[in-house]
Amino acid sequence: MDLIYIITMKKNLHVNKALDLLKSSPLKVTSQRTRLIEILFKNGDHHFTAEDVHKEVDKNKYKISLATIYNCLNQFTKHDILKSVRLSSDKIYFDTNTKAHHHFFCVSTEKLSDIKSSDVEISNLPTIPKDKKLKSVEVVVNISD
Amino acid sequence: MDLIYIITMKKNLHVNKALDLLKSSPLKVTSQRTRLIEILFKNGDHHFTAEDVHKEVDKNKYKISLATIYNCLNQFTKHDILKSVRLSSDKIYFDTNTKAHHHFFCVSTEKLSDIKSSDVEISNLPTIPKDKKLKSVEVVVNISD
DNA sequence: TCTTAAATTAGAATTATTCTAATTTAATGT
DNA sequence: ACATTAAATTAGAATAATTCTAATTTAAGA
Repeated sequence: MDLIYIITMKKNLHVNKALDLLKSSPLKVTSQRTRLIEILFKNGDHHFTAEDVHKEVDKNKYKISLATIYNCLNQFTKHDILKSVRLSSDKIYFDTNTKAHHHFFCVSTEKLSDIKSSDVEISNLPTIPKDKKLKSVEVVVNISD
Repeated sequence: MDLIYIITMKKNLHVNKALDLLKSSPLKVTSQRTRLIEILFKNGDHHFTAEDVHKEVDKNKYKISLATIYNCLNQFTKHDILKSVRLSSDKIYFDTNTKAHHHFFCVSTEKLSDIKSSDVEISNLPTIPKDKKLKSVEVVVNISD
C-alpha cells in the first residue's frame, strides 16, 4: 500500500517545471491550465498545434473548450511557458522548449522537430537596420519525404 | 513625336524578365497575368501580400478579381516567377526575388526586407534526418521598432 | 476558324483563430 | 469561513485570409 502511494506521488519532471512556471507567473492556477500542462509536458520537448491539443484533450475525456485551449496556449506563450513557431503552414505551432533554438519542418508530414543549437551556427549576423532592435533569429530547415 | 514613341517603348528590365519567365512557363499569357507582372515587378525586388496586390490593382483601375490574384500569385510561385515566405504573421508574403536568400521581418510594421546572402552565413548545416531530403533553409531575423 | 484545356470570375465555403458576453472560479481581504 | 473582484472559462458568433465551385470566357494549337 505504501509502495502504491509512492508511485502515485512520482510526478513528471517536465510537468513539475512547467507547473512551477505557471505558479510563479501572474496567471491563475486553474484546473484547465493544470491539465493542459500535464498533457503538453508529460513527454518532454515536443511540438503541437491547437488542434493536436484539442484531440488529446478529448482523448483524455477532459472537458476543456477550444476557446480555452487557444487562450491558454497564447497566455502560456506570453509568459514563457511555451514558445510559438510560424512555418510554411497555415497553423501556429507551439513548442515546450522555450530556449532559443532552430527547427526542421517536414512539409510532407507537417511535423516540426528541434535542431540542436550546437548543430547550426550563424557565423555572420547581419547588421540590423538603423532604429530597429533585434527580437529573434529563426532558422527553419524545410525537409520532405 | 518620334521621341515620345521611343520613351513609350522603353520597358522595365525586371518586368521584361518576369514576362519572359511567364512566356517560357506552361502558363498561358493572359492580360491579367501580364498586368499583374507589370505591377509586381516594376520597382525591382520587393515584397507584398495578396491584399497589397489587390489594393494596387484597384488603384490602377484594373479589373482583376481577388480570386485571380490568388490564383496568379500561387501559379507564379509554383513556376518560380515568385517566391512565397511565411512569417509570424497570418498573411502569406510574396517576393520577386526567387533566389535563395534570407529576410528581416519587422513585427511592428509587418514589413519584410531582404538580407543580402553575403550578410548571413550558416557555418554548420545540421544533419538532415535519415530518409528526408533538404528543401530549403530559411533564416528570418525578427526585428521591431 | 474550330477545338479544347486552361483561366477568370463572383460568390460561397473553409479553416484557423479571435471575439463577445454571460457564467464561473481563484485568490485576496475581512 | 465568507464576500469581493478581477481573471478564467465557455458556447457560439464573428473574422480574416485563403480556397473552392461551377459557370463563362479566352488563349493557343490543329
